Amino acid sequence: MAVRDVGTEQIIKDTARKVFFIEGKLHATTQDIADAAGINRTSLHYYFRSKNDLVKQVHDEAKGELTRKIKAILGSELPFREKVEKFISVFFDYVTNAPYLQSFLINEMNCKPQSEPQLFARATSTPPEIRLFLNEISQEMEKGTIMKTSPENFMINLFSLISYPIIMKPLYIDFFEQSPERYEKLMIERKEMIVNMIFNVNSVN
Amino acid sequence: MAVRDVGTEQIIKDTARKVFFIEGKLHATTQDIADAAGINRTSLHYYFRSKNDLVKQVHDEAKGELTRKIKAILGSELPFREKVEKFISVFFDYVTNAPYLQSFLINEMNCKPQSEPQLFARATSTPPEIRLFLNEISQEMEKGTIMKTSPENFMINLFSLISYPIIMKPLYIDFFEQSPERYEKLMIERKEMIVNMIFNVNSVN
DNA sequence: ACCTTTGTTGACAAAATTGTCAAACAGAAT
DNA sequence: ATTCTGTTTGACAATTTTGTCAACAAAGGT
Repeated sequence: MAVRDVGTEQIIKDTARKVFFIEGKLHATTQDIADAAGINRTSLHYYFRSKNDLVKQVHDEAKGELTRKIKAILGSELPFREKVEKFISVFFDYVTNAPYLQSFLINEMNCKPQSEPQLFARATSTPPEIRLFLNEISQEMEKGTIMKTSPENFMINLFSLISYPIIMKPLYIDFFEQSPERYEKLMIERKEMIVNMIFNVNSVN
Repeated sequence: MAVRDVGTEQIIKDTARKVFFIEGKLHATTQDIADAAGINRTSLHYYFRSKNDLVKQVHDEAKGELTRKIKAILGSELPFREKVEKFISVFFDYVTNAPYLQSFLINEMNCKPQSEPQLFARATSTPPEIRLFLNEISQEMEKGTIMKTSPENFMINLFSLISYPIIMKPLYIDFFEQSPERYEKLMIERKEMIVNMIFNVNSVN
């Protein structure tokens, strides 16, 4: 047995997540992961029959965790504005710590030929927490607190403004020809800026 | 020679772009590309010594094209608001037609160990068209036409609001449990919505 | 008609990646 | 100490992906 059995299985999963979601190495090989985890590649097969199994598990868990996280905040009892602020703050940090999670999920979805043609998957509909939040959004739009659009688009804006700049960091550092430090500064500015933008604070000085 | 020589080399590149940027198959093999192009895989090696060569070319050309496109609009002589509107419209269409281009670029940048440690690459700085546009943004912020932030963050917002929802389409269709058709509708709404949002139109009915 | 050039192809070789197996190992229980 | 169990490992096999080569085909010039 290992000197200190923290659970090799868990180490492998954690490492895989790190490699995929943090380092963004979507093509990582089993050897890459084994090396990064400091274990023998065969061990990886001992715990996960195949690479696919590992990827699938990591994928599913991450996706579940992500949606749970979102639902938890958006389904909470906080007043609207606080809720949005909290969401921005928490989700911003989450994405910062796993910038490539979303890219990974997208990529997975495109490679697999769509497990089921979702014959009756269409039966399920928008989860309750989200439906609730969408309603809140509508109400706030009526009140004039926020700009009018589809509630879904309000949410999509939120996600976009938070995630995209983090995901595309390398591209924009390159494009703007800026130092990573400067970009960091810009990112820090964002949390507050997004709130202002969303709540339509007029720039009348 | 081929019956009708439209340039096999070009066909291969076009197909590779299609597979990578449109279908989002970032792991596509040379065989996949050859099949999609309707050519023998060996031909691919005839025109591009290796897979890496092909990928590199496609990558570089796409990246160049993308930045040229952006610079062309943002560096044009249009008045600010029109310029922004045009940018939204054109860039939106561009991203729609090649949703995975940006993911692809990001992925490439992460796999390669950063060609040069850019010892004196730091010498170059923000391209002139962009610098110009950033100035315009500052001026508009002074005027109060748009919200105050770092000009860079204004640009990043623009990119985010346009690109992200298109890139993440499969994920959000899944998350919202919505039909692709409905999502399409949401996307169409966006062009105008983004303009409103950017120019801070108050939602006072 | 013949040669040359360019492009295409199938067969093969090489490399990379994944998967398997049986031997070795370490601690726990007997 | 010995056996037992779950784990680790190196060696090997299978598969997948990439790269090469030499034969073949199709045009164009001579």
